Amino acid sequence: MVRKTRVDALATRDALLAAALQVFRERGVTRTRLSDVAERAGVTRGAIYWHFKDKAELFQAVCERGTLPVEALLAQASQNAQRDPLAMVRQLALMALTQLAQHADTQAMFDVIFHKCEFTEELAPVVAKNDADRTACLSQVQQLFDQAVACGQLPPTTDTFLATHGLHAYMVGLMHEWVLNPESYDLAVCAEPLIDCYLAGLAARPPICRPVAG
Amino acid sequence: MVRKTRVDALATRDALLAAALQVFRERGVTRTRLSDVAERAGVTRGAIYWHFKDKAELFQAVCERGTLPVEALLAQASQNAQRDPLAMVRQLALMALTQLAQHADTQAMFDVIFHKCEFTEELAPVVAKNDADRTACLSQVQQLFDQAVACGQLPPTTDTFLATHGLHAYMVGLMHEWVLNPESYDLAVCAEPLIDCYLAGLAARPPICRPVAG
DNA sequence: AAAAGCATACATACATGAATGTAAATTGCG
DNA sequence: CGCAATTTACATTCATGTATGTATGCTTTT
Repeated sequence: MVRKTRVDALATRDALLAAALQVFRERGVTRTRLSDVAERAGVTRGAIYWHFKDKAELFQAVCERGTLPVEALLAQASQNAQRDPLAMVRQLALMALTQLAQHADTQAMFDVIFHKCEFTEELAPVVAKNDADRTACLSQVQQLFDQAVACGQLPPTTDTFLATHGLHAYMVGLMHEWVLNPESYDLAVCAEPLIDCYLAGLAARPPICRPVAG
Repeated sequence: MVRKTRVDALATRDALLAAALQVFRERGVTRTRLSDVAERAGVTRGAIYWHFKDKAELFQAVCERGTLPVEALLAQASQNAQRDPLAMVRQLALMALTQLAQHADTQAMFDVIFHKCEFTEELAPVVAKNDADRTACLSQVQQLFDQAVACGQLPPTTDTFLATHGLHAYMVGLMHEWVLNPESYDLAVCAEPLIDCYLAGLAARPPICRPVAG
């Protein structure tokens, strides 16, 4: 089958992305042969090289398709957060976990990113983007925590930097481990108590990091 | 250089493990060529094939060398925990983080495991061992939490399963993210407040997972 | 105690297969 | 007709596993 219309070309691209996600998950990114991806998508390797420069670019495209929804959420957060910053943090965390719990593609993507991928030099652009996203996310959340302290929702002694990194680690760990065993517990149900537990810890005994040299 | 004594052979094996850890970290496990590892260790590929069946077995050996100390800690824990189970959990968590904060090799190992490795079929034995270790670890900790509930250290409504998985995720996330940026904060110093924050959350608002269908 | 025999601990050489990137050919749309 | 999209064919590179070589230490024998 050869080319049809411009729309069909986009469909091919999408099929390639979907196929890549699957094969990445099954074989790992590095051991994935582009011929497998092509075959799964019903085309040949040539089609991949037309749409993407190489495997790294394909992988990047796969990742970006998955991170878009989450970034959209974050963008909203920084604006509507005036009233109840802690609730906003809570909602963000819950939405992220819910998204993971409910969407098979999201699960596949995080499975690949967490367990089926090696972040080395050849994926430098992806790593750079990840870093940027993470930094942006962290600073957004820290701002919310700062506001929470200002509102009196958190103790004034709270180290919002640590609180942010702690929450982020918690989220990453929950996703990292849950995708290993989605059967182990119902994430959609447990997300709420899990998040509330951490937030309660923040309120009860916020992290305070004393300067290194006393 | 040819063979010397049995002790020297063990030294070669150790050199190979150390070299492998480095190269795995630099190039990722999959893209690591055994020739690189051999060269770094000052031997040839033949030496590797003598000591290990293939790359997977080499990787497994690298991992096992790193997980031994942690497992030893856990083994102790289940016995001495009668008096103050929560303190035991706290100590375990702190020791794990401290170990990571202070030992370059541990950092390298977790960097490899978290970010430089693809867990696919060819690493099945390693995955199986990881699963077994994690399950054992989780059940140990859950027992401690159960005891903590029995002691009145935690509310009787506490879902110790969720509490355990939450703590585990927290630990994994902290290590996963910190090795990405060891400079971002002093883990040795911050481990205590971070852990205490989560434990406070457990005491203040323990996770309770209601059954799926009311 | 010395020498012979054997297993160990590697090194070297080779054959094989496999994936990649590119270049050329092909086909359908505008 | 010319370009977009995709296929097919090709050359190259590269890591792997294995097979063989070899020298050293270890053991056993006398």
